[in-house]
Amino acid sequence: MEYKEAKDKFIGTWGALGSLWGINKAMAQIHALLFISPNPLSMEDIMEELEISRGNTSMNLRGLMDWGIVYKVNIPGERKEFFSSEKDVTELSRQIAKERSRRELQPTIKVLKEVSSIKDDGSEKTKELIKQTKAMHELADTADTMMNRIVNQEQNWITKTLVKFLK
Amino acid sequence: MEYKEAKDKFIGTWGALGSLWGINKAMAQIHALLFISPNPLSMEDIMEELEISRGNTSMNLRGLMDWGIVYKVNIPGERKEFFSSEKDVTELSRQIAKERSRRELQPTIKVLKEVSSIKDDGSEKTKELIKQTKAMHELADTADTMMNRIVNQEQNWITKTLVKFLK
DNA sequence: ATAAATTTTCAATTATTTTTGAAATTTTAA
DNA sequence: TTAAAATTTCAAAAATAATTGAAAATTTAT
Repeated sequence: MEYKEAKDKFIGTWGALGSLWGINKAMAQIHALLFISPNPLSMEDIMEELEISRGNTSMNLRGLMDWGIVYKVNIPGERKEFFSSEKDVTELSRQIAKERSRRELQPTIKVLKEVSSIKDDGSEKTKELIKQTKAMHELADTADTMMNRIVNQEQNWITKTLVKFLK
Repeated sequence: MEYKEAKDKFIGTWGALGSLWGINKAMAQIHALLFISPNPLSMEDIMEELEISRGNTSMNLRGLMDWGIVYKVNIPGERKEFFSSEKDVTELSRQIAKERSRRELQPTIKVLKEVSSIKDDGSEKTKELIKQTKAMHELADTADTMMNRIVNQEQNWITKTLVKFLK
């Protein structure tokens, strides 16, 4: 497999995978392109490489900056803006985990808490609703806490040992 | 908040959240409904409760069975089929994690492996592609391994200690 | 074997999401 | 300040995904 084929394969796979973490194809592809590019790219570069429109490129670059995984880079002597992605995979996953917790997990936890706190009227269906949403709330809460600990680099000896152990 | 409101809120939130783990609204809502229902429901029950068509219900119930989180339940004396969901949140997350690894993570890992194994032609862009996809491959591999260990209940003292510690 | 009940399938429709492209806005250099 | 360059915005168009509903297939009881 040559460079071009490998590059297209990576960008394509990443694009298809985007829906997994809740971003659209163009956004995931722009990220993939920047992730493997040795130097920052301009909007023109991106449009041309991925064959997408200017508007699309502009909007999705902003989206990626909102996720905190793509940055504007100033290139001296250039009038255009250039973009680069977070290159460190550890930092990348930290950033994604943080954002997903904020955008999805936390709002859900809030609803689960509300729903599981309704008054028990004694009926079977109410009992079941409370029981099940309470269990879900506990699970989501634990997951969120664990995620945030990891995300915040609160890695102590035991965590490090575990990670090593599981590899 | 009364039962009806709480139930609708839970089903609605779960439905909206569905896109997060890659299933459509109807599918997520059917799951939510079964999850909080004290007894198994028939297709009629589900159609009526969620106001969706027969075809939609049929297809999405099958989808949920493919995920391994909804089962057919035989009710003696009933001609219709009845459905129930996995009620244990631990088992539910185990099943989801397992399926997501199989459907998404593993195919991606395969591509990352291929792409990161191309011949280094010495150019800067090839070097960067190899370096970045290799890093991504390692990350995905570790994540998948950890997920599967947890999923397969291979919890040993150190994992248990960690979980307790992080709570 | 028959027919009623139930479930599945799938082409057509409807809804949602993404993308475009051109006008409006902003930025930059002189 | 001006005007060219660059970027953003957003209504309209295109693409994609979900849903319907009725016909076909299957299951069940007699």
